Amino acid sequence: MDKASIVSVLEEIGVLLELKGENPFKVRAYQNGARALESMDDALSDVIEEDRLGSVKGIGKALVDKITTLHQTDNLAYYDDLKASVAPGLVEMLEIPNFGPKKIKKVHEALGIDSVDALRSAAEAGKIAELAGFGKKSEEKLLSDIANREAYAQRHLWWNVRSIALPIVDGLRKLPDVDRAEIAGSYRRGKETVGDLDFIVASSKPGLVMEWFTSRAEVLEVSAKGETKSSVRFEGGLQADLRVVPLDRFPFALHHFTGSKEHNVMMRQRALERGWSMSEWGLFDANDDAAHTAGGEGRILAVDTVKTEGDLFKALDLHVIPPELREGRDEISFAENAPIPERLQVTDLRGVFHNHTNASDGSATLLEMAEAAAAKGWEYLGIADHSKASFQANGLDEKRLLKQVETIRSLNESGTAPLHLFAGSEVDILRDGSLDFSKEILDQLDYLVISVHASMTGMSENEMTDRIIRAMATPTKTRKMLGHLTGRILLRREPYAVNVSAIIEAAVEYGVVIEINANPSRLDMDWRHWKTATEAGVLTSINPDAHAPEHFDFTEAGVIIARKGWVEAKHVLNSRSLEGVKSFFQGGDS
DNA sequence: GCCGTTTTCGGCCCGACTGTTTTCAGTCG
Repeated sequence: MDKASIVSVLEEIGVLLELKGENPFKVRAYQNGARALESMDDALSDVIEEDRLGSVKGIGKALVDKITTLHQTDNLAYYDDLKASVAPGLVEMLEIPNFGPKKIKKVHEALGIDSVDALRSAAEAGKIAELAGFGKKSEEKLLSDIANREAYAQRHLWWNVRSIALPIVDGLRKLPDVDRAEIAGSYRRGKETVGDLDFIVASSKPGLVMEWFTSRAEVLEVSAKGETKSSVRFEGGLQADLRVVPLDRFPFALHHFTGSKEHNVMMRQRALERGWSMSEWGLFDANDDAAHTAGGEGRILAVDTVKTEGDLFKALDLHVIPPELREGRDEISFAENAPIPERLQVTDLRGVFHNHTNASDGSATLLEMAEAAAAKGWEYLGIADHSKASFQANGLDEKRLLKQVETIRSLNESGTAPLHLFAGSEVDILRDGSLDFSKEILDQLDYLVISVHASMTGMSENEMTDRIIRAMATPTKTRKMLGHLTGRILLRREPYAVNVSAIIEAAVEYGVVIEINANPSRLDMDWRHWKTATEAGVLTSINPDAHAPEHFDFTEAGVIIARKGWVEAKHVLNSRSLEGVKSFFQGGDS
């Protein structure tokens, strides 16, 4: 069984144990184990063979056995037995918001309910309200939560959430008595998809802020409204939480609600090692266990030097960790020893390479694209229209491609182009790993984006990996960039399986750039692999895959994803000057 | 189930809000 499947088995075991009412720490051990396995870059078979699995933090003896068994035999008796002991409908019920394992257990035991349908019928018949601990109100809420569960469970593209979030945070900042307002949560961490939105506000008049927030026109439902927190739902099911805190608690709250949960757990453990208890309200004496009122009122801060989020890291003897890196991976052990490398900025980019015109499936002409790129202050623009095999995208054949190359050359020479143009092509990687044009044609271009567009299904991981590496290894004078490595379309199409470690190795061997496709639906290669890749010496290019001038803005999403992968400006080809890029394309230093 | 220069056993992050309760359990993040 491959790594991804084993990760889902471990996650499912966690869910099943939860439904059985097992020790919550045991449940978490499986969740942690799944995450530890998932973020392991090395090939699982190597790690098992070399007996290194047990040294991965979060994977102990029991998990080593289970993972090894799953990997080698595709089966695990423990898992099969567990699955057989829990009605499948109970797992489905977990999708209902505000309906967790305890309540599921209760309705299952009291009324024999074992599916969402049965639960709905029971609620409609008023049977749920009769159970101890439930009432009329919770029964009504349950029915509406069942009806909306699909929309509520949906994640949302970071890019789409951005257009909802920015006007709200702007509005919050303009309110009287609001000192600070920020978007926190996975949005701030730049996760490719976002489950819900978190706003953190510093104000001495929380009531007024809550009122403004919950009464906005786009709010469909107010699901909670308390003294310091309220929750609303927007159309499409997106939930947004607002927290209002006093100004002096703002850095703690901002850090806390930026997460990730895993990062916070590590930070709190670190605080405890120093004798402090850490929460969204501050750093307190861990031994002060007197009862306290909501909002941490009455507690004395053990550390009162924290005025900014950065101070919080300093208090815990850490270098400042930017939000994008707070995923609970290795950022804390890194920040313990050394400053975090300087963050990549959108303004570091001096041009982009993977772009389409209306010669293939873009919507704008070459010159319109060039003008839009120049307006962004860029020094160069690469044109990479589709190749002929991408018939559905009106791919260019040899004749049309060479004509486009000629046009680009003459625009550059005559000085009529608003910035330097590079002539490229997004060349299809065919099923057998060959490229869609002959070497003779390819050698006339400045660079290539090589991508898989067809025959994505029905290939094993090994076959797909071989196919892509063959393409990377194809001898050309022209430099190659590997386009959207896994073909994923976020929330719509799963990535095809490919051995990322092998691709990274090949990229180093053949001097191939791996792109960060900055289209908000792709963000491919995934940020989780970039630290390993750059450490191995891979160079990237942040490529908007623009099909229209406004798509150049996708570079903003690409830069944030790059930051999540610890990518620095020195790893990014399109942060180089025009001369630097020219020399790279001519085979200069990579 | 994991983990360990105070520990190989006994911990395991912390708090808000809701609904059902007269003091709390469940869920969520």
